Amino acid sequence: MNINTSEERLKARNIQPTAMRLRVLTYLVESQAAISLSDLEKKFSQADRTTLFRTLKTYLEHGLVHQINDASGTTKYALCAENCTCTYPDDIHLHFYCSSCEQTYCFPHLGIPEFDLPENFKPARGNFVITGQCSSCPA
Amino acid sequence: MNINTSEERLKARNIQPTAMRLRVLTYLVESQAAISLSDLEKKFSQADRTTLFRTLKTYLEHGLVHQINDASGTTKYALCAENCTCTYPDDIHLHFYCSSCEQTYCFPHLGIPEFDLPENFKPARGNFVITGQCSSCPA
DNA sequence: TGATATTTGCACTATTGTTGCATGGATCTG
DNA sequence: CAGATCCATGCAACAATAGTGCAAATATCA
Repeated sequence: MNINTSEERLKARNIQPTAMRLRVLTYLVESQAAISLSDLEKKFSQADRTTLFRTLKTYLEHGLVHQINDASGTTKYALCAENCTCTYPDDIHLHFYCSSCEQTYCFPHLGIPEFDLPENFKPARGNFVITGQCSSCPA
Repeated sequence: MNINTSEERLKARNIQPTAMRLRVLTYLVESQAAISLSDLEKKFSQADRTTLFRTLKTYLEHGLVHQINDASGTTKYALCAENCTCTYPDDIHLHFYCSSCEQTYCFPHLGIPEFDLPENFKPARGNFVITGQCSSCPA
């Protein structure tokens, strides 16, 4: 199955495709970087903050996006791959946070190795971010 | 050189060892887990929030502690090793955030591999956290 | 169509992170 | 030791982020 439209993409995750949700999803698709709630607020200034907040929460709960906690301190969100379950180690990848332009990139091709955790530590999810300077920012 | 007392530990990082800073450092040494600003507030309720905030900031700037952004969303801090410079990849290690008890553990023995970043992405620091359930929390 | 469930918007509240300024104590210099 | 200077602390704000309760609007279902 190949998901072409945003509407199908939401339905596949059991999320009702409302107008607002479709627009937020389109924005996520278009964005190269992970976005924060305040990014959404700026983009959709006509919409209510709460709606955007809950849209992201819904996406998160249904596994449409994953959450990234970078050095900026504010939570960011990025689209998951089609069949992603956001579980460590298989579905987790590396992120890069540029401290100059404050963009957060997804590197889906850079997976995470399996760490040898101490006994009885049960992993479920992962948050892996390298901070530095991205290729668009001058040294 | 072996740093025995908290006072020597602060001086080695060029931090004036005031009474408050010594007490915060002692608390950090005693804590097994990484702590947040609000943890400090609870522990030192007589002190001003700002002082505690700036104490952590000073520690961070002088490389005495490193910053961890886990899935809790709030920034946490943990003591660095003696000669740590907090730079990726050498001085970065894995952390574990327990979503049940909300404790954040340092695993200094679990280092971070060097990732093959895209061209002109210059790494400086790293934030690596696995979320799950710790050995103290029942399944 | 009417009943029901879900989504959205508004009004708050809480928490975290942060700054400016005044005070007080430590340190330095003559 | 006196005076000047520097730094740490405390107080009072403020800003941004995160989250909740409720009522109105909208969609869905029988």
